Amino acid sequence: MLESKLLRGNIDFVVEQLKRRNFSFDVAEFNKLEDQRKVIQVQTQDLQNLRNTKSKAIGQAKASGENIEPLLEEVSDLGEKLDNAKSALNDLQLKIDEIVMAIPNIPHPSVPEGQSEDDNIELLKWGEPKKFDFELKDHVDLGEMHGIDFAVAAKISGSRFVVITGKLAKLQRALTQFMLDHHTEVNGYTETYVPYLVNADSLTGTGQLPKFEADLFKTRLHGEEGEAKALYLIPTAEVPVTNIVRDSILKDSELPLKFVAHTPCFRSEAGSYGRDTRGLIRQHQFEKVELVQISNPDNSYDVLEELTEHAEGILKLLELPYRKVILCTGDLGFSSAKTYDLEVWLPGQAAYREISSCSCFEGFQARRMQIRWKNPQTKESEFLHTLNGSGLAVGRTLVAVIENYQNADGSITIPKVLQGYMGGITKIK
RNA sequence: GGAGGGAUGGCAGAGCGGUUGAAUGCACUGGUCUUGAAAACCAGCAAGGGCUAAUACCCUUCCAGGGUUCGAAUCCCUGUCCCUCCA
Repeated sequence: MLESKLLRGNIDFVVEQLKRRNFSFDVAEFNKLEDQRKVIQVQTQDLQNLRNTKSKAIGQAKASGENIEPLLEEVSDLGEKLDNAKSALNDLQLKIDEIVMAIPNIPHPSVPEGQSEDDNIELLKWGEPKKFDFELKDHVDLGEMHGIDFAVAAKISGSRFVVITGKLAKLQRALTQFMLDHHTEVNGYTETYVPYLVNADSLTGTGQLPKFEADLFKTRLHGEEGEAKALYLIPTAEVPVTNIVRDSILKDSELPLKFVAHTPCFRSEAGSYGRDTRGLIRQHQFEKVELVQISNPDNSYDVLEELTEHAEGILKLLELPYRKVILCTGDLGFSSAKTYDLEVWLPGQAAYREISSCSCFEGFQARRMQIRWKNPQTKESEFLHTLNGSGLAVGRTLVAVIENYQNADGSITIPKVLQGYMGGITKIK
């Protein structure tokens, strides 16, 4: 949600900025609705004022024992007028909200112009992709040798699910543990356990609803009808974690809040038929360790750099080659003002693939969620900035480890930092 | 499964249907006092919105949504969450 001040006072700027990310909306219609809203809101409030004053007068008259009949006469048709005005205002407000909630965030000035992911700009490369002197396998072939089973998962659930058994299952757990330990012990995040089913308000807060419901798994309680009961499986821990502070006013001394959470993530992957059908890259259910920070608005872009480095730190410790990319305006997510993607080298695909996405949302989510702080300078309640990033996507990290650490005999070497989590073994044979 | 009790400002906690947006305490902010601090005393202190050059003023909000009423924190209904008891 953009600032209403901006929408009302500087709509041309908004339109121009949104054009950068290929989003256009009907300014004339919006302005028309806004103008109507003003008029009707003033009318409604005047009527409410009238009712309040009259009612008070009746109260006073009654207290002093006067006849209140004539006064009652005066307000006889007020109720109906007020109801009409209120419902007109309400209809208008719903229409305006619908438009406003569908407007994406404005890109930060430092975000490069572009149409699609092809226009994203590589900022740096770290590590050298390893040369293999034998015929490479991808994680699917290697995984089948060590306990990854897509066929069984298809029987249990369907496509885009997986069953992992044995050492690789443990390796995934080791990766998770390692990431959580590192972020809590070294980077100062607070480990957080959260619900995996969330209500519509939470998803509206972070921006997945109302626009992207098709990307989500929606549940309903057995025998229950109606939207109010619907819960959704989380597409990322960002949703429950950021919503921890929904509707709160934080103290300056509490900031920044730094949460790390490991959760499964559930995505319908509607619209991605045929993409990444092989392997673990694109699943309906996958594990992720998520970093979330709630920051003072003044230094949120420093926080974005820091948070991205925290994610990069995991890749470095795992000695996985990666590159850092800044998303162009056309590829930026709906709620984000600026996003860095980290892409890990996958020898099986001979390509860099996204393993972390780190974003600053500025006040976009905070306004939807009413996340505020008392600014000690202004003494006002002001919106905070929210940020998050994967630290990392565990399923994809497992893929990266399997492929980058493979040996000629099909065995997989355990990265040094994980050996302690794997009972000291150095290889999965 | 059934029966009760509760939800009020940052926190605790009052609140006969009528100047109650809400007593009081704590916390917080400013001031007096003090060499400084504490204590004491005085004052201030909810959020969102409208209108405005800005004050002023106005509207909304006492869990949520409906209802009764000229008027609802207060009465009624539904829901959510918390607590107690019974089977």
